[in-house]
Amino acid sequence: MIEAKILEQTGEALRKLYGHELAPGSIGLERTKKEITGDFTIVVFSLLKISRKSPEATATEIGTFLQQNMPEIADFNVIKGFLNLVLNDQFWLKFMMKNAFQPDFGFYKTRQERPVVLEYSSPNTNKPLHLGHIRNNLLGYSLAAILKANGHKVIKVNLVNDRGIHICKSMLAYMKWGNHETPVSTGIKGDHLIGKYYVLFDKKYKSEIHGLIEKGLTEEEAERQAPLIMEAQELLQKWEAKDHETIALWKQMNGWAYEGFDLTYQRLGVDFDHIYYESETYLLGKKLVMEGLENGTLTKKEDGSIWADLKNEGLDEKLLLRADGTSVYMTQDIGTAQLRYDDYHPSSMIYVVGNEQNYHFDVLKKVLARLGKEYGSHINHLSYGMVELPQGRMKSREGTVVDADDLMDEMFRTAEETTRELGKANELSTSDAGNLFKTIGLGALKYFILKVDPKKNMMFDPGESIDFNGNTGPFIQYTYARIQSLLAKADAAGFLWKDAKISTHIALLPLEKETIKRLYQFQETVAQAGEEVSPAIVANYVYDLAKVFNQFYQELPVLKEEENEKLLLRLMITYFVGETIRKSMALLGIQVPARM
RNA sequence: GGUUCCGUAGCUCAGUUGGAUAGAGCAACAGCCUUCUAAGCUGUGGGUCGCGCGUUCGAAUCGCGCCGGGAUCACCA
Repeated sequence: MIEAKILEQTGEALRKLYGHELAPGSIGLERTKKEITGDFTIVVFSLLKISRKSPEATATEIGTFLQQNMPEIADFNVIKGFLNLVLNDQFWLKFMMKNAFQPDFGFYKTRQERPVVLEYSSPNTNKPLHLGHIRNNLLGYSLAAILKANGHKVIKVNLVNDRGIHICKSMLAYMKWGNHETPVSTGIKGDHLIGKYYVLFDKKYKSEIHGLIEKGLTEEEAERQAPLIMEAQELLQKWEAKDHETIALWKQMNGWAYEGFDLTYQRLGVDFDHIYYESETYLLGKKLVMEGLENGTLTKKEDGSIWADLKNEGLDEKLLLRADGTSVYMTQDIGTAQLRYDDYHPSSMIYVVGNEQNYHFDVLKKVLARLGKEYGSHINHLSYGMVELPQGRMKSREGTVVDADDLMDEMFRTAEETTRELGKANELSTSDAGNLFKTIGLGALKYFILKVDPKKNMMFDPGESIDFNGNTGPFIQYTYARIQSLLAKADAAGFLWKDAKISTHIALLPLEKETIKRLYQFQETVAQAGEEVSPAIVANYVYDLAKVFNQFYQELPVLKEEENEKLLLRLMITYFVGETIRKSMALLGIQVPARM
């Protein structure tokens, strides 16, 4: 890349001009600001100690040296301490002709044999997916694509929370009040049916607590002694004891949940290489905990419960096994980590999990270290922010949960309405139109969520629909569709732009150059998104690319350009932009339509 | 209370890891379709980067202290 060469030559300049060696990393190189002439800028302030001259003189001397020693540099200018370098058009043209037709432009070769295990989604089988899960799923899917583009082998895994006290709650409610309903008999999607019983449990449980408090118990006592919660706990013990009827019901209800999840995943366009179930990992977790107890790294309390004492490491005590022998979330996560490590011997394990669980992962890593598991230090928690509503976070009790299936339905509907209003669905067959609405609706939703820095909380207002204009998915998709239309017309007109040999000596107009520069930045965007594990970087990039191309498209004729070489050049730029949009959007898990 | 994250235009978000006059979109207003798709393009207005000190050639960015908000500190997951 040209940046490395500039830095190297700048180091050379410092050596020749001032007799000083400097590590290349300590020179500040950045892109030149939009309003100023130039492509790259060296900030010379930090070099003044070496040159012992004014900023202007230093910048001018280095600029002169670079211009003499680098054929790519056509010119330079100095403003205060900023050395702005202008690359010649030949450099940009060569770059484009070399890469425009390379399918893997911007992607990196395999660099690590051991895979990365990436966990995302991780639903509970007691309720359907909601907006929070959507953010999780989109982040996970996109990150997998970005890591692959960076040359990593990625194993996408899902960890299903299919056991535990919460599952027993919906099972118990179903046993008591279910009347043998099924998804078929009710016409309710399986995961939603189970969610109904989870909510019902909560409602009945609350009213029991309320009754007990009126009888004079404290809230804490009431919560612990309510008959329903005690029954749920008994059910959990029966489950861990593999009681036949309990297991049968559990299998049946989980099956319903899986059918529902599969449908939602399919609509959302996410997938997994391996699905782990807590019910398959918690026993291994228990075993590891017992080993820890034997070798003295864990402690047992009088009631028989087992704990990790992490007070010396700045954390608290953490329960790992209850007195009745049943396991908790942490127990199974220990087992899951071990199983995953045994299965894949990964170079690292990434968990896409909300930032509300930061503490959990601190504890997990410390407990694994306690147990002597070195892979614990390669656990990477991608901690993402919550999706907030105008009234705060989603609460199932207050009915403010935004359901994943409902939201997608709404997006498809809005996409259809908007498309029909614009009269763009008229010439399409019914099935093509249906696919287009899905592509656009999902594109809007996915881009809306992924353009925000994963680490930050984000706001979603269900009251106002997601935009289709401006900095949105459909804007980028539309840009792509226009490009395809233009290219189809070029082919129909018989322009042989794909094999065209264009002179590298023609002069570029500002908008032509700006567009090629954006394409050049795709490589570093992919790398940066991988380093920072952030799809938002790709999203912001592809928006900028589309925006600049739209200016290009608006201001410059392509097919109507009179000079043949210019016409071919512009077609080539157009194609390259289309491909880069498509690839960027694919990194986000967003499809692009050939027309819209 | 301890730990931790956050605070940028009316709203939603960027800001290249300390650089030049802080940027987009939405919303508002004014223009551009007999010419490659107007889900587009152009322009106008809109800012004490929460507040205050400090570090230095230079701070939205780093440090300290306040103010405000979120998360977490479960025998829930």
